[in-house]
Amino acid sequence: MSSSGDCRYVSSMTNRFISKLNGLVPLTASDIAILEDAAARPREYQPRQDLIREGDEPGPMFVVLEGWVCRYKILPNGARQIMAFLMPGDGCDLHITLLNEMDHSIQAVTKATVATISKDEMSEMLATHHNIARAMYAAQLIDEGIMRAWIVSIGRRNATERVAHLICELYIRARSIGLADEGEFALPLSQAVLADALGLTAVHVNRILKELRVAGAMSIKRGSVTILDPIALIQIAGFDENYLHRRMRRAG
Amino acid sequence: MSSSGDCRYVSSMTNRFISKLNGLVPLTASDIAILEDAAARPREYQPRQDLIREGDEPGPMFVVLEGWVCRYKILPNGARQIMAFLMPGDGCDLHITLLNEMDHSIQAVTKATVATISKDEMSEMLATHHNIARAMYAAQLIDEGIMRAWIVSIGRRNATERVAHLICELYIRARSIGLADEGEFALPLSQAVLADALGLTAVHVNRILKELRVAGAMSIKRGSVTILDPIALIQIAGFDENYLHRRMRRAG
DNA sequence: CGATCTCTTGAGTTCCCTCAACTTAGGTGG
DNA sequence: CCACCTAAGTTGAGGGAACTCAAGAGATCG
Repeated sequence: MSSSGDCRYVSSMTNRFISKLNGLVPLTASDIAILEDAAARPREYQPRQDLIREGDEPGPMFVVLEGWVCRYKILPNGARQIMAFLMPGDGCDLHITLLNEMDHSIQAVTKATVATISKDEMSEMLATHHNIARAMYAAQLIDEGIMRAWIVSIGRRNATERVAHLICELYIRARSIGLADEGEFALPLSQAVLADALGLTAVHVNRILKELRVAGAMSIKRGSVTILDPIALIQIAGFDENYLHRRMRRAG
Repeated sequence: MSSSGDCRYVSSMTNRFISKLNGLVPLTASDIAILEDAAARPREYQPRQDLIREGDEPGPMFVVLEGWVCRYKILPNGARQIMAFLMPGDGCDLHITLLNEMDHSIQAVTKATVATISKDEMSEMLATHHNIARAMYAAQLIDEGIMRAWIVSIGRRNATERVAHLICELYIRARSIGLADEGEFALPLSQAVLADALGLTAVHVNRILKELRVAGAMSIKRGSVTILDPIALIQIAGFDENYLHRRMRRAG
């Protein structure tokens, strides 16, 4: 199907996904080979392009290789709420094909490269490669933890705390996949997108960002966040470093 | 281990769990037998008693047989946010033992009967009984859908819509496990608990409930909800019936 | 039958929203 | 390269939804 050149290309593009899984559960060469094979043939999406829409029949599992993607839902009144950000290496629900239809949409936030893993390949991998299965289940548990943290943030934190908390989360996630320098990382999200994720308005997000900048905690310019005072930011956010479960339990 | 009397008792208590799974994916007699066996030895919890606390090492999977249970988290400032309600038949995260420690607590809201399934029993069942695995994965996907719906509600609905939406969700869930009559069901949650789930204060929940009562949409008394005008309530909530995925996709 | 929890209602405050205008940045074509 | 266009960011003024504080009524239980 693909030349050896293609294979190397695919291999390099799937690195983030594989290395993320490998960080959760050590993978063998055979695991990595089957993963590289499964997540081949990536596709490009433009900003604001939907990967799949609410109401659609779920297809293959998505794996983000490059760029940012989000899950979102539009309410009858036109308001939008983003429920999750997917960064390079992140995948969507494992068993999604069990459901009849999508209850939300998934959209590229930036230009994004996304691979797909067919249902059959998934079943095969989960059944025969236990390390892959364990790693994917661990990744899914982490994603669920993030969702719960978002509920807590939106429900009980004020706007300042909420912004700070999201930035902390995204910084940790970016760093764990090698996309953050010390105290700085690329955040290609407009204030409107941040607002849709935080349950705020873009205007208010703008004011909060100014407040955090003036307070010397962090600043955003040109799609890049600089964390000026990590201690202060963590303090404002009430951020619990451990919630992203960066240390997995030993296999047993 | 247990007498036949015990077995029958257990069997009746696990009915809701098994019948819920059976509603998602048809189970064989053998599936049902192994489930009854695995979810034996239930334990009683008192209201406000924790099943497990944030920071604890995850143990076996919990399955609620009777009563209401919630996931929650307490913030540094003392505020509490409930992230999920578990009703009879609901279970906790399948692969939770992959994680090092709990990132939230789980607590009985009412007096509750809860069974546990050990890690080994779970692995065994998931590996050898594909119907059970499919049903449990479907249940988990539904729970994730509910979490996403909560993010949307808390993020983008006002208090009235939020209360109405939660009541719609809980009514559908109660009805699907046979715990709701036509337009009426038991809701053993104080206004403070509702507030903690909705990201509101108890005082405001009280005002909203009055508003909904006066509007003739629904009324709560003595732990029981009466839906007076379902159409109006659904309309206020902007409720999408399909989000609970009550129709699973056919096995393929 | 007092103690305690839950519910209810009022008054005042605050956080965030809405609306609106203006500035800045980035992209495109003449 | 400038002129234009559009999207994104910034700031102000005013309003409203939800919060806080407080006090009292009602229910539940030992």
